[in-house]
Amino acid sequence: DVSWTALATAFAGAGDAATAHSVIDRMPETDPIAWSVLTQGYAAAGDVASAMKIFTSLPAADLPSRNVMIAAFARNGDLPSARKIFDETPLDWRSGAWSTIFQAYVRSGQIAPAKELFDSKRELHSIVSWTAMVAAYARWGHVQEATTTLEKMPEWDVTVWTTVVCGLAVSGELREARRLFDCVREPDLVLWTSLIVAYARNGGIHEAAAMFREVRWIPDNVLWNVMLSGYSQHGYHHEAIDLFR
RNA sequence: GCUACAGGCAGGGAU
Repeated sequence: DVSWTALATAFAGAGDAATAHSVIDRMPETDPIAWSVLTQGYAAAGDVASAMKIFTSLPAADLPSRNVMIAAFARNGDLPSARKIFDETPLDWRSGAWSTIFQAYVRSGQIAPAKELFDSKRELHSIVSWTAMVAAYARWGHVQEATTTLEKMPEWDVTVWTTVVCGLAVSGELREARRLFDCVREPDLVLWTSLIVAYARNGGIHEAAAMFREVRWIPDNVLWNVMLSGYSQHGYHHEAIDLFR
């Protein structure tokens, strides 16, 4: 019944999976969606074990609950369990779970399975999955793959460039970060800030400062924070204080 | 935007 399910959803959404569970136990008829919601409730509350218990008891798990379980395991770092659910979903449903598991591989730096998944589903590629693939390469220091993949992308937006610049900043590839930044005609503040971070983290505090000066009239929290912490982490305490003069 | 459309998922900057 819809209103019972709605009630259970409300409890689950409020993080109270136990109460949601008791609501469902009192429902006059069992509703597959209600159980699915409960799975999600436990997963959202971080109780992956309880979620999995209910999930496995479902006669036929639907796509949203599969997605939730995959996401929950992924957050847990339990990629094998996530992958198992993915592999058990019928082929024609997999597109829904595809991006979830793909992102999980990307986030945890498992390049090989990410690439395998990426290559296996060309028809599912969007700017989002392209971005994630490039970001993964950049982030883990595979500069060559990052740039060739970037070149293959059918379209670009500021987010791609920002992601890849950030990834390169983490892996210490300052030169390449700069080169790619220079390819962008109209960098926005987020991208601009990312390159400042790249410099600040990789021994280029003066370049970072120069870039900051050009935009210091913009009252942006992150921008200022980046410069401030960049200075203080390298012992430039006077410069940090002078920012506010 | 994606989805099997009550419920789910979804790429960008410091902590």
